[in-house]
Amino acid sequence: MLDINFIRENKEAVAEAVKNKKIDLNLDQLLEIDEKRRKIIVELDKARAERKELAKSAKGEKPTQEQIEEGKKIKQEIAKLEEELGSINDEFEKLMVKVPTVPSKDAPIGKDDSENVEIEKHGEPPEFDFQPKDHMQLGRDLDIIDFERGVKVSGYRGYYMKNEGASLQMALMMYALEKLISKGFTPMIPPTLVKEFVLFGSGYFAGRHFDENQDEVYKIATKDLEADGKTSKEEKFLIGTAEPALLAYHAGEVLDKSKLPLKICGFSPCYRSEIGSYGKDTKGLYRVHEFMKVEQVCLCEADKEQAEKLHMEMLEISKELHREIGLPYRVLEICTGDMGPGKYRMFDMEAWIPSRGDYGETGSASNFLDWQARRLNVKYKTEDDEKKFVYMLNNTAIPSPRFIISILENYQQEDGSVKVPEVLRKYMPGNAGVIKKK
RNA sequence: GGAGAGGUGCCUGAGUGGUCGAAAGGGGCACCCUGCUAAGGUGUUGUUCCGUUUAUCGGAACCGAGGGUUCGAAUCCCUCCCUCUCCGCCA
Repeated sequence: MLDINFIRENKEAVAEAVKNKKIDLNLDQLLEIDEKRRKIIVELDKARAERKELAKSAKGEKPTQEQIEEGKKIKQEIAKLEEELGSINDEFEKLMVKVPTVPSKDAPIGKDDSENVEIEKHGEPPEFDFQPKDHMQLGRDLDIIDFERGVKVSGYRGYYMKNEGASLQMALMMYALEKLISKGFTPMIPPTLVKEFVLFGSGYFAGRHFDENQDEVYKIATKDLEADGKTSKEEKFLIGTAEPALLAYHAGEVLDKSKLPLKICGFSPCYRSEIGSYGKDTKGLYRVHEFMKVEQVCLCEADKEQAEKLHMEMLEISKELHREIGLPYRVLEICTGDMGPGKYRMFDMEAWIPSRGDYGETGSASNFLDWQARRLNVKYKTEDDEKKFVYMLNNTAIPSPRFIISILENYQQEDGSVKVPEVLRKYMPGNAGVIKKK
């Protein structure tokens, strides 16, 4: 969400963002509706002032017949105007939530992911002098991932982690969490079952409300919802990442400037319905309905320079995690056409996955400026007592499945065993350095 | 799950149909007085939107959220959300 005044005053820049981000939005229509909206507000305020005046003149005594008649007339007019305003506000809102953040001048302009720019590459993909296995084979052979029973119990894309697989997953989470704590992040384990506004706030819904065509999100229905055919309880949703729950932590609050920037790292299970990706990455751990993740999030003052610095700082942490674990990686700068509407600038991390012969996404670092803070209404007070929306940023630290894929495949040995990256060993039972066949 | 109580400004808390954006106290801020500290006095103290302006003024909305009744609602009615107490159930 942007400020309508900003949109009015920076029409060209916003129009260009709409174009470069390929957003289906008619800006002129929005501005027209805005004008109508303001006209109605003026009329409505006037009518309400009249009502107030009349009510005041009646004071303690019984109102006269004329006053009642007059009041009824005003009442009707207010009702009419309120209805008009209501429907125009709906239209206004529908368009407003589509207005994108104007991307950074540094963000490459491009139509889709084919125009993302590789800006950094680190580490060499391993050369195997034997026939390497993919992570599914390794998982089965070492008895650390069970896909068949996962599907039996959970359905398509279900899986079990077991033995060192389970330990490795927890080790990754602990390692990421400790790393971030050492960098000054506050650890949190947020709720994963959240209200609608939480996901809207992060930008998950195109509108203010969940729409049935949503690709990613699980909606939770309770028994109460179906009683009498009317909704009696608020619906809940499962988060796809800790980000929305971490950002909504301060929703509706005015923060103390001295507390900024706020750096938070969250551990959470993540749920993704992946409805839009049937038939894509159907094998293995690459695309699953649930996994665990440690996420980084920052809230800072409305200052682009500071936000940019935090963005780079978080990206640097991601690189460090990849380097320390020993995964060859590359960093992509995401182009305007592949960037979400709310984003100012965005980078993807990708780790080398031998069985794909390619890099696969392991994280995403985004700067939203105040786009999310406006939706969540998170502000801070400046020195001169001015209230401003904070800037919000987020970045993955470690998602469990894709790191596990990359570790298993990159660290496999000729004898079928897998070495455990040095930094993870202290979190493995018995400091296990190798995962062997039982 | 059953029974009850309640959600008001930065905080405590009054307000059950009109004079209430809201008493009172506390806190904060400004000034005054008082020869330290302390105490006292006066004033001030929310958010959002719209218009005007460019920094002033005017108007509207907001007393958990949404809807309703009324000429008029913080106050009455309905639904929901949340908090607290007791009982039950589960861990």
